Amino acid sequence: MINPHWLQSFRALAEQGSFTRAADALGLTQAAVSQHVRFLEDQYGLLVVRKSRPLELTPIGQELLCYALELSEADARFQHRLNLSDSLEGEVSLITPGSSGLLIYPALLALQQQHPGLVIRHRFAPDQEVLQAVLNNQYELGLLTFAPQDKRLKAQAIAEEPLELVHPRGTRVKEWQDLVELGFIDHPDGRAMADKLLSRHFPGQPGAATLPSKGYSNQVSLLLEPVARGLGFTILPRYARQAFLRQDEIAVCQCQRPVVDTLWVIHRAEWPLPRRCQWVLDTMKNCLTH
Amino acid sequence: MINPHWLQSFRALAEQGSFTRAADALGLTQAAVSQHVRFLEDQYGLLVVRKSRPLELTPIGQELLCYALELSEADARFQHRLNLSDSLEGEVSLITPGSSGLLIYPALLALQQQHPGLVIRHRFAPDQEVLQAVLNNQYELGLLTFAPQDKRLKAQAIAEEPLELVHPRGTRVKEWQDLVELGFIDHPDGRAMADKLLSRHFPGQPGAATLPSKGYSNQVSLLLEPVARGLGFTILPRYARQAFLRQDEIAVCQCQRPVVDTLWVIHRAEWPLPRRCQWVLDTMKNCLTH
DNA sequence: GATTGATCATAATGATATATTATAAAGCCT
DNA sequence: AGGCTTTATAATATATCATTATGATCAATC
Repeated sequence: MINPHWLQSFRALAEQGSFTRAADALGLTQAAVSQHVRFLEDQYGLLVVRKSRPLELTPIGQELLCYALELSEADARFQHRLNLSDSLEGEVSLITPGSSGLLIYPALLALQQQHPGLVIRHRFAPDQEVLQAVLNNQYELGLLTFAPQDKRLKAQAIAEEPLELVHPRGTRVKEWQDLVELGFIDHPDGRAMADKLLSRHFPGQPGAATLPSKGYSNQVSLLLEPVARGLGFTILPRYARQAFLRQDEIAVCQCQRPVVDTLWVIHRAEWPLPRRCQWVLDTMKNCLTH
Repeated sequence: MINPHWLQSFRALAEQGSFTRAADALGLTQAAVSQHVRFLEDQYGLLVVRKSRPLELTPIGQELLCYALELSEADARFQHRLNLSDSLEGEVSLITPGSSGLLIYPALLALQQQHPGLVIRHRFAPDQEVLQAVLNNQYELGLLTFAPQDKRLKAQAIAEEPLELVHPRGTRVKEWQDLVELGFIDHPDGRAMADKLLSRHFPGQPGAATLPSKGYSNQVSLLLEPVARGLGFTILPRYARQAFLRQDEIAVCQCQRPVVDTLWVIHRAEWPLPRRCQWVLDTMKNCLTH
């Protein structure tokens, strides 16, 4: 790669049309500019015709100038991207489980409306995928229902989501047998949530894995549809249940001690978050705790 | 602009995934690479996560790598253009008077057919415009009917073109009065050529400026049309006259001593011609002298 | 056609930046 | 914990760069 000092001197020379003025413009001595240009000419051949005034570039000189301009454009682009990463403008990428995702979704939209320069890329995915995506740098922020062990991740609890057993209105879920008869409407994090809640309520019974499956969806918003139609029960966070429209067709099992999942925001620990990410994180925190 | 040594080290680091191997790849010591990356990090913040192996780039590190790649692309383009200017591929620009232009035109086309990579940009224009265009770097090569004075131009004679007085078949041009009655069909270099030839043949008479004009065209190939139709006489190089189809409708005044214009190739003197230009020039020379 | 003023080139020197060696620290594996 | 590999740091030698001083060239002017 060409010595940037020399190139800068050459550019100034081309722009100012004189060694002396180029030197002044750069805060160098004329001798320095003269040397720089000579070094370049040693390598590429004659660049500048000195006889004519204002100075004239040879064809090779023009190519070199063109190259120099390309470089400073690339430079400007880089600088711009740097500034972006330190401003509230630009993209924030976020990956969350469906349930809590639904909860914060309106808040994020409001945020975007307030700051037109801000773009939020939001993907819904089960816990394991959230974990991987953040580790692989595909998403900057992630929401998890458990605290990750990985040292490369920084996690902070930002909310609690009570788990609920939802069954069709009119059915009863007192005994383990009731659940077996109803059947389980599964979702990506379904078995994990079921294990957590059911082990508390039906201590002696086998795990959720033994429950017959009556359906599956990775769209949380669609999950209560089969429940409302009496096809089975499911277990999901309260936030997800509250988002369902026809509350009168479902029922929530009133448990004695609530089972609460903690929600964690995660991001890569090794480098500081871009300012706009930190800001979105803070906003989410506020939104979920109040 | 970013120090290119540091950037190069960073690029090697990103590619090799290790300080030691990056250093080996660059022929430096590991300490040097370590320093370089630290300098960059002093300026831009953390670039590389050292804990994980292979090494991982932070988001800023990725931006920087992207920038580094842009630079080396620009570099490659520049190198390519340099090589082009020293090869037979690429564009040769040529500006010539109409008459001699017609003469060499077929030769140039043949040249292009032989070398598909060669592109010839050829413009027809009167002497003064040729001069200016070459001086302004708009064309690399020019043909002139006189030797230019300008020191910025290098000129070499490559051919002679005899001037001819062409009049309609059946008319006679013995006396000055005959010319006045016929009238002059003018063209961009017409008056200059007329002065040259007529001052030889009609020494006592006033200059060509006093001849009545009967037409004008800057298309040399069209110039003899009005002459053939008896509208007047003209003065042009023999090459141009020979290209006319209906020779039986025109007549050439048989002069005792031929007036010969010398044709000069010109190009900027201050820098060496690109190789392909030199080659086209040599070809033209051959074509015009044989 | 010498003289003056302006511009650019060159050489020598001092200042700055860079690469290397040597060594310490950290991380990883058994 | 000990040995191995990898990275960081400090000190020193080297290379690069900018400056000053001076010489050369060219054009304008008297």
